[in-house]
Amino acid sequence: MAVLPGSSSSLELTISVPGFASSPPLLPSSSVKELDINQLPSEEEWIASNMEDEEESSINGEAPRKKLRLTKEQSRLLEESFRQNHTLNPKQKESLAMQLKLRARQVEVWFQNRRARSKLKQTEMECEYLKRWFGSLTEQNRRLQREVEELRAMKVGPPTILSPHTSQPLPASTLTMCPRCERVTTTAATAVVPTSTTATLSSPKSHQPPEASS
DNA sequence: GTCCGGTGGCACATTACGTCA
DNA sequence: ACTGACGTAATGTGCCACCGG
Repeated sequence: MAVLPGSSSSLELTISVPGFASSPPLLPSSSVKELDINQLPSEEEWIASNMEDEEESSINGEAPRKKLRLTKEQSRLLEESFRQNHTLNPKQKESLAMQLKLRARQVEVWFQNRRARSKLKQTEMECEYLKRWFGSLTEQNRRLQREVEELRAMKVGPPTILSPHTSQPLPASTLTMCPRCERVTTTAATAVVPTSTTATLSSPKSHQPPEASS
C-alpha cells in the first residue's frame, strides 16, 4: 500500500497517570486580558504584551496564561512556510519569528501544533480509507461466497456450454466467472493451454482498494 | 574509544483560552 | 446572560541525538 506511510501502521500506547503532570493553578477569569479578534492589538502592542509575558514569568514564575490569537496575515505566512517545510532550523525559525514579529518559541510551538494537526488529519483520512476498503472487501467477499455456492450447485449437474463460435462443447477449464458482470466467459489463455487451471477473475483494478480521498 | 552530563528539538498529552452557535 | 462544543495557543513531560569534557 503505497498510500499509507510506514510510520502510521504502528500503534503506540502511552499511559498517562492522572495528576502526575503538574498543572498551573487555575486563574480567575478577571486576571485574563480580554482580547477581541476583531480588535486585534497593534503589532507594537502585540510585541509589548509578549515581552510583558516573558518578564512576568521570569519574575514570579507564575505568569497568567494568556492566549494570543494570531492575525490572518501571521497565519497565512506560517501556513505558507509550513507548506514549504514542515520543520524549521534555528535560522529559519528566527527569521520567520522576526518577520512575523513573534517570539521564536511561538513559531516553534505553532509548527509543533501544526504538525500534530496535520498528522491527526492524515490519520482520520487513513481511517476513512480503511473503512471504505473494508466495506469493499466485505462486499467482494460476499459476492465470491455467492459465486462459490453457485459453482458448487453447477458441479452437481454442470450444464454443457457450447462455444458460440463452433457450437462445440467447451472444456470446463476454459470457463471463468466474471465477478463484475457475473457472466460466464471464456478465457483466451486457458483456451490455448487447456491444462491450465488458472482462474481469471477480472481486471486487477477491481481488486484494488478504493482511492483515498484528499 | 567510551562514558556522562548538559542541551536542544521533537512528539505527544494535556490544559486553558477565545469564539461561536 | 449562560453554556457546551470546538479550535488552537501554550505548557508539561519523556525520549532521542548531539556535543564537549
